[in-house]
Amino acid sequence: MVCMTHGRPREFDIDRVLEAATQQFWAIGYEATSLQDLLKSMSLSKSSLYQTFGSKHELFIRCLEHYQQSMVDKLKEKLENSSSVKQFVSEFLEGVIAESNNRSGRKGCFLVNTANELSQRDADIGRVVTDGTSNVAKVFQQAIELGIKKNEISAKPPVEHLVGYLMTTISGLRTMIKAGAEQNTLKPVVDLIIKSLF
Amino acid sequence: MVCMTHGRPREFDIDRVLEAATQQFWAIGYEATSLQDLLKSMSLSKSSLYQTFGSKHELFIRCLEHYQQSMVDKLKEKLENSSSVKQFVSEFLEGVIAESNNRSGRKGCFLVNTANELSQRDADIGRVVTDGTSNVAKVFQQAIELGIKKNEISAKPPVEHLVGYLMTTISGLRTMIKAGAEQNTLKPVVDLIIKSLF
DNA sequence: CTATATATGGACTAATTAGTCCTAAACTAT
DNA sequence: ATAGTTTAGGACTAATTAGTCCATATATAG
Repeated sequence: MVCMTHGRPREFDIDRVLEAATQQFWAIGYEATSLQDLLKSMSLSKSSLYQTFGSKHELFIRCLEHYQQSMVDKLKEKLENSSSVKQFVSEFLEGVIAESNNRSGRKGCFLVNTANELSQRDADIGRVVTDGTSNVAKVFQQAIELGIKKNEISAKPPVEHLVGYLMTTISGLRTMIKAGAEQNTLKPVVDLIIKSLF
Repeated sequence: MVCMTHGRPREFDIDRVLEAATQQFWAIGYEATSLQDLLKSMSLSKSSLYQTFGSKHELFIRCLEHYQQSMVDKLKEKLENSSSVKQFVSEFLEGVIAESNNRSGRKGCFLVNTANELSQRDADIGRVVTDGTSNVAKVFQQAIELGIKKNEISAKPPVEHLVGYLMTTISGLRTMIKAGAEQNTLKPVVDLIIKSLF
């Protein structure tokens, strides 16, 4: 399928079109995204899309993995560049609820959206979502372990419990945003979450 | 549209078919539910459906309102029959995560699902979701106010903040369930939430 | 009996869906 | 030049979609 020794070279950048497709799926979901939408946003011909990605379904899974990987990378980088774990978590949560100000749509988290739309109906996608969620959780687990080591965290329960709690509240904030909650409702909630952890 | 003075009486019970449609939409969402699915689960002819409800879209909104109303009613009843506010909230949260044991699918909350699927794309539905969420929040507000009056609640922030926090964690739990989280992950989270409130 | 309102079911439309296939051009390495 | 590969675009399929319409039958109230 991909032999670059001979023949006309691929004119598009796989990562670029994958990113475009991700934005599209992320914005309106799997079912609501038509092939036409994809071709347009990826600037690809139908032939190229099918030759490169096989099907809408496979493309979607590629997008999910792409998103998850880049999310984890960004998180790790931010964690490394934070002066404290509290700052890391606070800034992340503030970033999440900042989206409620975004007048051009509230896209939420692609993983969370997909969990809601498809996890229960599509086993393959369900696995990717579960894996992705677990990878994100691992980063927060590292963060919390670091926080405990640095004596930043007052809460005493087992690390895994705190990670579950954090993942839960993040998902919750994202859903509240989609349901129409505003900044002034959510900011106090973020403060409560931070207070219960640190 | 509905004048019962003359004519053949309606043979089906509106509430019954509405409940059936609600179950269908709830189980797999708006887009994924086809008219055929609806006709089958409602045991209605296409003609009757369109004459009674106008369109798939209007029917969906009726279902949302139906669900929301019965949810609020049930909540109020449970609140009245609870010996303590802590018991009320605990039992509700335990009930939410009990769904993760349900082998026949994790349907979540119809309102939360719809917030995720459609709130950002459909203004009419967005309004119903926002209203519904606010009605549910009102019940929890009553509960928390009662808890404060009865000296059950240790947390001191304003009531609205606590309500927002509770709504957020509930939505979060529901999403975690859809993402594949299990009982043993979520039970400690529920305990943390309860502990941070009472 | 008549007017009114409902019931069923099938035919039908117009659009859209994902996906296949084919042709013809364009590009590269040998 | 040739073989190998990708490009674009359009024709096409088969299925499905929401929704309309019509004919026919049935039940009720006055």
